[in-house]
Amino acid sequence: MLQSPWGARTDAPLAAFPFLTDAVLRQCVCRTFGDREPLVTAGAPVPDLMIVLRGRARIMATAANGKAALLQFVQPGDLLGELTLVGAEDAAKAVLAIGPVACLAIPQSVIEAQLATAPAFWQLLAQHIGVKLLRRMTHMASAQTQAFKYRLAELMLTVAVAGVYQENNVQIADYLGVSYRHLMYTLRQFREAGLIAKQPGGYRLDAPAMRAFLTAGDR
Amino acid sequence: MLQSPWGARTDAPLAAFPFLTDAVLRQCVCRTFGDREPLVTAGAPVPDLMIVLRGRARIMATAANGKAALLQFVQPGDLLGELTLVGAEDAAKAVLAIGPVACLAIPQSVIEAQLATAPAFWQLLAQHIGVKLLRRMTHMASAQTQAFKYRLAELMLTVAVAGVYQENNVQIADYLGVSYRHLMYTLRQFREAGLIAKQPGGYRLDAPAMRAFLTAGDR
DNA sequence: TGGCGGGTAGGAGATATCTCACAGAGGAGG
DNA sequence: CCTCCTCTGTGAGATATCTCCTACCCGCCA
Repeated sequence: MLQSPWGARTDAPLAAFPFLTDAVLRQCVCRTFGDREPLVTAGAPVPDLMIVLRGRARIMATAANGKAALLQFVQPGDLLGELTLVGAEDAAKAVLAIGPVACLAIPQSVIEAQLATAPAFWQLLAQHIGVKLLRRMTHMASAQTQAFKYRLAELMLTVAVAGVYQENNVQIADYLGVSYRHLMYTLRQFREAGLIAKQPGGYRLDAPAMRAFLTAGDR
Repeated sequence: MLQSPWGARTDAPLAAFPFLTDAVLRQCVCRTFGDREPLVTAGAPVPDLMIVLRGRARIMATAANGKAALLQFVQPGDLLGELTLVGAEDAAKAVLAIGPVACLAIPQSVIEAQLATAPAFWQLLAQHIGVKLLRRMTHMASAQTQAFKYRLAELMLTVAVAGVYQENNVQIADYLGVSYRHLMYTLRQFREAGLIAKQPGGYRLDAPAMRAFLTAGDR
C-alpha cells in the first residue's frame, strides 16, 4: 500500500492508529520532504493531521523579535497538528525536516466527514496526547538530573544526518538550557575525547563511541 | 448549586467543562478532603473522573523499592483520573491533599452511560490534556533556565499551608532535581535574607517578601 | 572596499551545585 | 534504655556551569 522513497514499507507506525480504516487510508496522502524543508509553516493554518512515518524533524518557535527557538524533536509515530486540531493550541509552530521525512496526511475534510463524529477517534487522540505528556514528563525529569554532556551526546546522535552534526550552536545551547560558552567547552571535551571531529560546517560524529559513552557512566 | 466548606461558590473552574450539563451535574458528587488525605490511592482503580475545585494536592509515585517520589502539584481546574480514563496510563498514582481540597467527582457509570458516546466529551478531554502538556512543557523549559532559588521560592509559595512550609526536604530536593545539600544551603540563604524563618516542624514564610523576590531579579 | 552582524572559539574568574563526611534530634522497636 | 533509621544541618573541597570579554572568520550590503 504505502511505499516510501527508501523502497520499504512505512506503515509500521500506523498500527497505533486503528481509526485508519482502508476507507480513510485511501483518502490520505503520503507526503515526503527533503532536509530542512518545512512540514508545517508557522502561523499558517494546519491543512491536515499528519503522522510521521519516517525521518525526524524539529519544531521551532519564532519569537516576536524574529528569533527562532528550538522547541522539540519529532520522531516516527508522532503526530503533527493534533494540538491545533484538538484546540489546545491556537497558532501552529513551524516544523522543519531533519534529513528525508515521510508523513501520512489525513485531510481536514476527511477528518470532519468521517472521523469527527467517532468517539473512538477523539479518544485515541486524547490517549496519544496523554502518552506524549507522560513520556515528555519523564524525559524532562531525567534531563533535569542528567549531566549536560549526556544530554548533548544524546541530542547529537538524534539530530545528526549521515553521521554529521551541523546545527546552529546558539540554538542548541538555548534548547539544552546551557550557556553558549559551556556548549563550546563541552564540544571541545568531546573533541579531545575523540567522540567527534571538526569538519567544515559542523562536526563528524563517532557514533559507536558516543553510544558507548552514553551507556557507560550514564544514569 | 455547589457549596464549598468555605461557604463560597466553587463552580468557577467548571466553566471550562461544558459537557457538565445540569443533568450530569445532578449525578455528580462533591467530595472534600482534609490535609494529607488521599484523593486517589496508588494502584487502586480510579473510581471516577475528578475535577479539582478548591485547594491543592501532590501526585506521588511509589517506586518498587518503597521510596515515595514527588511528581507533580495539582491545582483547581485540574483533572484527576483523565489519563487513566483515556488509557494513557495503566496504574493511577497516589494523590494527597495539601490543606483542604474540594473535588467534583463524575462517577464512572455516568461517564459510560452519558458521556462516552459524545465526541465533544472526548474532544474536550483531549484538549484539556493537550493544554496541560503545553503548559507543562513551557514550565519545565523555564525550570531548566531559572536558577534554583527561584524555583524553590515558587514551590514554597505554592505548597505552603497557611504560610507554613513543612515538606519532607529529601523529597523536595529530589523533585526539584537538586542535591539535598544544596537545598539546605539555599534554605539558609533564604533564612539569612529574611524570606523564611525556622519554626518547629517547618519554616514560616514571609509571603510578600518572597513574591517580591520572585518578581524582582527574576528571568 | 570597508564595515556590520552573526556564528565560532576560547581565556579568566565568578557562582551554582555536587559529593563525601560527620553530627545531632527524634521516632520505632526490642 | 539502647539501637537503628530517617531527617535535618553543616563543613570542606571538587565540578559544572555562568558571565564578561576578546578575537577571528565570513557573508552581506552600502
